[in-house]
Amino acid sequence: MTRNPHRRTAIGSSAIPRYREIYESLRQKIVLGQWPPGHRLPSEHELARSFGCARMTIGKALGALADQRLVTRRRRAGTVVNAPRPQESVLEIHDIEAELLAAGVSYAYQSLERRVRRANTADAATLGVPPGTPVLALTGLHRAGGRPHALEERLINLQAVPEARAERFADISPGRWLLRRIPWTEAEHQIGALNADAAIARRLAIRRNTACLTIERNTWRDQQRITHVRVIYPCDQHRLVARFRYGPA
Amino acid sequence: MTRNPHRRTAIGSSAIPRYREIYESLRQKIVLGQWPPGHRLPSEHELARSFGCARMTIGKALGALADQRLVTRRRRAGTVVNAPRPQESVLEIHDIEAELLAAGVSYAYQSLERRVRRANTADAATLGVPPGTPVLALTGLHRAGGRPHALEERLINLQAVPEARAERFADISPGRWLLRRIPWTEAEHQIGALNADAAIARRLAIRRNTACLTIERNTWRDQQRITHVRVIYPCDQHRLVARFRYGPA
DNA sequence: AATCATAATATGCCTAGACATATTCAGAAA
DNA sequence: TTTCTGAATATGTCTAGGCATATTATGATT
Repeated sequence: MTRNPHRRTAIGSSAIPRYREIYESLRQKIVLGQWPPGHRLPSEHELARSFGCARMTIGKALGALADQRLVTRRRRAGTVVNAPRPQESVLEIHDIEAELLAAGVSYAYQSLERRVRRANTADAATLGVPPGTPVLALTGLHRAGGRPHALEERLINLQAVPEARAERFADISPGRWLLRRIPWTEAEHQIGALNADAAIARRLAIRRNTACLTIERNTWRDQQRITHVRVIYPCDQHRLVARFRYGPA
Repeated sequence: MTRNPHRRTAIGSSAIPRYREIYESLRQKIVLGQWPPGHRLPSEHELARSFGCARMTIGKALGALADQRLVTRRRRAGTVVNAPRPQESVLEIHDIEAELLAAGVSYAYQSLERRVRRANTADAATLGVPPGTPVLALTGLHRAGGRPHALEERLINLQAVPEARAERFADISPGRWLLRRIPWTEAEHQIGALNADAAIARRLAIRRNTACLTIERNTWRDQQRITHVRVIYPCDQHRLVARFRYGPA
C-alpha cells in the first residue's frame, strides 16, 4: 500500500465533507435567486476545475440538488435550475399512542366492536379485496387522559394477516400491533373533514354536527392490501403538522 | 486513452444500473422480513465480493437504503436494519388553480377584501412579526365551475415582499403571484377542521356549521416570514392525499 | 473487577480515469 | 427548406485504490 500520489489536500480533516460544502455553495446561488429558474449550471468538468476536486465529488453535490428537486439534470443538456417547486411537504402521521405518551398524557385503547366476516361489497370497496375475502372489522376508541380522543374504524385483510384472527384487540391498539408485525411497503393517506353524526358524537362524547378531522389510511405490502383505517378526531383535539425545508435533509 | 483493464462486464448495457439492482435485492430482504429489524448486514467488503463489484457501488446502494431510513449506518458498528418507520408521508399541497384546471374545471379568483395596515397583535402573532410591521391582509374566494370552492385568508409581510403593496390581487390568486416571485426556503402546514361560522358559511354558500377542512401555511425565506394563509374548504369539496412508498423514489 | 490504552474494523469520503448513453448541434443530402 | 446523419458534449455509472474517523473489541494495568 503506497501513499496515494494523487491526494492534494487532507480529507476528512474538517467535520463537513467537501461535497456538502459544494452542495451548500450551489444551493445558496439558487435559493437566493442568483441563479434564476432556467439558468444552466456549469458542467461537472468546469465545476470540478473551479472547486479543485474530482468530478465524482461534484456529481454527488449535484445529485443531492437534484434529489431536492432544486435542479433537473439531463445528459448533454446539462443541469438546469428548476422553477420553485409545487407546495410539497413531509407529513408525519404519528402513532397516536406514542404521541400522547410523549406529551405526558395517559393513553388507553378501548375496543368497542370486533367482528370477523366475509367482505361485503362495502368492505370490498374500501379495502380493495374481492367480496367474500375474510376480514376483521374493528371499532375502537383512543382515550387520552381518560377522555375520548379519537374514534377508529378499521378493516384488516385476514388473508394478508391471518395472525390477527386470534388477537382480541381488547386493549391494545390494532395500529401498534400491526405496525410491529407487518411491514408495509406503501401507504396512502386521505385527509378530510366531516360533521359528526349521532353515533360518532355519542362515542366521542361531543355534540352532534361538531366538525371532525378524518384520516383514512390504506396500507399495502407488495401489492397486497393489509388494512384500511379511518380515524376521526374532534376538531379541537388534533391538528396535523407538516414541515418542509429546502436544503440539508 | 487505453481500454480500462479492470472492466469485467459491460456497464450501461442494461437499462437499470447495478447499484439499483443491488439496492432492490437488499431491500427485498428487509421488507419481506428475511432480515428483521436489528439484523446487521454484511460489511461493504463482503457485499462487494459477493456481488462482484467495487465497494463504492455497494456504498451507493447502502446509502440509498439509509436515505430511505430502512437501515442505519455507523462506522465500525456496521449497517443495521431499522424498526419499521413511523408513519411518514409526502404530502403535496397543490396549487388550487393548477389542480382545478387539470381536472378540467373552470377556475377564478375573486378578491373580497384587501387592506394594508400595520400589524396588530393578532396579525403579529399569526405572521410572527413585530407589531407595527406593515402587512397586507387579503381575503379572497377560489371559484370552481362558477361555485365557491375555497375561502382564503392571507397575511403578507410587506417588509419581506414590498412589491405586493402595488398589486391589486383583484383576480389573480396571491398564492400564485407569490409562488413565482418569492422563492421560499421553509414551509409549515397545519391541517385541521372547523365548523363554518356565519361569515364563512355566507361566503362559501354553505350551511352554517358545515364541517370544513382548513389548511394553514406559513412560509419563510431564510428566517424571514413571508406569508401566512388559511384556506377553508367545505368538507365535500376537498381531500388531501398523501402517498408513500418504500423503495425507489 | 474496573479502568484505560491500543488495535482492528466498517463506514465515509475522496481521486483519477474509463466507458455508456442521451441529447443537441452542425453540416450534408434531398 | 426540410430531413437526416454524425460529431460533440454533459451526465450516469463504474472501477480500484487510498486516507480519515468513529466505534468496538482486546488486552494490559491497576
